[in-house]
Amino acid sequence: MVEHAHLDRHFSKLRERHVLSAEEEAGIRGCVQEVRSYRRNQVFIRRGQLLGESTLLLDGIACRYKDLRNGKRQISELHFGGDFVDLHSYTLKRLDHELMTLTRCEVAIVPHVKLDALFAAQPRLAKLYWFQTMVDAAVHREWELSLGQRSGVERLAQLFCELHLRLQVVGLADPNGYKLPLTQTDLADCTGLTVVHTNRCLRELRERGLVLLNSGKVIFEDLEALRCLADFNPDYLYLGPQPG
Amino acid sequence: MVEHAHLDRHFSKLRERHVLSAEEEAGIRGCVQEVRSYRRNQVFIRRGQLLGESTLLLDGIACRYKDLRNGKRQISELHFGGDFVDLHSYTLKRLDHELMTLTRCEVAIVPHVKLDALFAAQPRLAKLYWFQTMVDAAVHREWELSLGQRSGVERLAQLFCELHLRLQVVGLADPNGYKLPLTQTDLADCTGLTVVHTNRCLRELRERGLVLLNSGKVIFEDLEALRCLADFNPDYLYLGPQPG
DNA sequence: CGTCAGGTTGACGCGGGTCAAAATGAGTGG
DNA sequence: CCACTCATTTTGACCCGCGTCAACCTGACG
Repeated sequence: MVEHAHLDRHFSKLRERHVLSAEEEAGIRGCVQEVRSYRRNQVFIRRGQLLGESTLLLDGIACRYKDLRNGKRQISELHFGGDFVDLHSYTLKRLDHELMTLTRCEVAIVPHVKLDALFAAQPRLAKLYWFQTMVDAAVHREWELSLGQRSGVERLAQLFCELHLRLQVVGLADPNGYKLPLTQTDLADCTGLTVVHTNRCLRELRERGLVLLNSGKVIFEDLEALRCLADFNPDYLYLGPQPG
Repeated sequence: MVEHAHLDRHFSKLRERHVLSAEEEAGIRGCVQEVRSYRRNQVFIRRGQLLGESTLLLDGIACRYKDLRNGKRQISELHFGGDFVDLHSYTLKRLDHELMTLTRCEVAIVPHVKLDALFAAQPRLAKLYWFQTMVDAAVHREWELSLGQRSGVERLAQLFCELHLRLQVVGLADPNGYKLPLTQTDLADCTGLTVVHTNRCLRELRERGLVLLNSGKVIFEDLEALRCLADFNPDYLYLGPQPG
């Protein structure tokens, strides 16, 4: 077992939705085999690779992406401290996409065999982690909605609102904003826009007095109006205590 | 227990990827409480509704969709006979989207308490169904790639290729095509295009001699070229026997 | 033979892509 | 502390894929 302060973010995330006993927490802590660091822009899991362990992000920002032969890239989800970024490899064993860091990252490595043992001993945790992977799928669906039906500024607005709530859960955001040290190219790959147009949309959001992205920080100027612009409905994040 | 011939499609889908014993099959059959029919274009699960049962599609076509206040709608996945369309409600309990039929449908109702009992008795099936929900998430990611990075014709090409493989698994497609009784409006809601532009893209696919959609049937004229156009990579469907 | 859902086509405009260049800023070595 | 490099941001000019609007066509069905 490896002790690590940032692991608390993961428990904050779990406890946001479900009750977790001290014994269950200990069981999860016992699954961590080691802690690693990755530099920025490092692909740490490649599509198709056979996996025997999952990666729990402790600190930093990572993403999942897919690309096409012509070089176009789509980020399908962003991940932050506390996220079990490839828990889905526990059942899939091979992934259909790449995992890459967008900043320097610290991660915990969790072998699948330890998860097997954990879930055999405490089946409730299996259902709870299944739930977590279903929230990731819900995020994918919301992004599909954005990519298919929202305009450029609306997509960015929706993204900033989503990250705000997700980061608050793990104590990485306050009511007025949060750190987001991504490049505009990264944001473009999230929203399906070009860098140039992403830049223009950011300017519009700034000029309309809604939100401001500067030196790696998102600062809300009018959160209510931003949510309205994005037609933001946080239901898909499944925040708060859950039934069952 | 309710006997139903079309339930075999579901077992075909499971056996495509995993070994399934006769006992496991019987256990699953035992979870079906009743069979229902829905007419075309019927919303049968609404977002936010508290759910105590899941729906297994036996026959027909259904979809998941989300919409915005301004009326724009995005279909996030299509479902066919054999698909456990809202298995994710087993862990989520409330969905973030609507479920709607696109043709007349027959469905099997599976109470969550029966799934609890099944998974308690045969934990392997829990992991197997978790896997299935992860394939749905992989489909979402591929659609994100389409919506964000592919052009109109490419999105349609990718969609036709995906459905081809998925329908072959349950015996609803042959090498040259398959029945797809959807309107162009439905296809538009899948691809994030307008009906008008969907129509133009279909014409282009037809005129380029790639694929042809006519009277509810998809007929491939040059499948290889179509896959090339879409840059289609079927890995994300996780077809064939899986490790683990 | 009237009605209506759905398919098809044309004219036109806009959101966002493309290309190119300049501005800014963080690091790095002298 | 300056010179230089390289990544990133920003802006302008131009263009195209796709949206919008509107009309017309087709086929199923009563």
